[in-house]
Amino acid sequence: MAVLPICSSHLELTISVPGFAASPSLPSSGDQGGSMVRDLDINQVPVGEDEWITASMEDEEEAAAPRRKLRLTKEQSRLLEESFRQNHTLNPKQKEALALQLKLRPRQVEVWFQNRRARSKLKQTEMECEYLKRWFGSLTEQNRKLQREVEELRAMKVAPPTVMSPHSCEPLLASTLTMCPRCERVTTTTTAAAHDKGSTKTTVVATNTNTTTTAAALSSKVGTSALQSRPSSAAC
DNA sequence: TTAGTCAAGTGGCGCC
DNA sequence: GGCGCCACTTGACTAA
Repeated sequence: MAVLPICSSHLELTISVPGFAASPSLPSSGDQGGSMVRDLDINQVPVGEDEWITASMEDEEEAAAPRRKLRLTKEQSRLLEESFRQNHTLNPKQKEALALQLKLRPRQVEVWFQNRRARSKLKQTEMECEYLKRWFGSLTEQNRKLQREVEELRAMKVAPPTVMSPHSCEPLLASTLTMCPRCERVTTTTTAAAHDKGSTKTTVVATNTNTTTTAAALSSKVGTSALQSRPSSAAC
């Protein structure tokens, strides 16, 4: 088999040989004694310890040979990861240098970086998905709470509670529960007894089902509550 | 046997 | 038009 210069168009094949131990001698010596597995590129010819020259195959071999998978060594992976941490992309010079250092072809380094970027992106997407799931859960819970509150307020309309005036300690008039037709907010208005001169007016505003999610989402973002007391004079 | 991993192939797209 | 990148796919390999 002729030893040719590195060529990107040659067929790339590797063989994992169980029991093959790295040695300065030819790997095809077939050391079956140990349990070591070393990845061999059948296009590469060893010329010394950890020195491999890429070679081309005969045409008929190329056509018939099955595709073999290259397994990067731990050291190669470590160096590639280290390089990736520094920079997620490589310029041609960096690629060439790294390939030389790792005794790989530039194309293999390039492919590794492409796949590594894809893995990073996938991981990021998975994390974002998890975050959104949790957020959805929290919003659902807030929605449930607010709906309960709306139900309670509706119930108050049916059976108005007795509210004591903070001024006179006497019972106040019945509360009224109204729904604003424009913004569909439920409004409870408690009007003080006529004799209670400093008439107290309390308004509780709750959003309806449709707007709760958005309001809760926004409020959780900005750290405020969707359920708030506002002066009765504040129109919707 | 099967699901998961990963190097490598392929085609499309944008940039210069 | 060549190049680099990306999304998608393929196929070898491994571990459960």
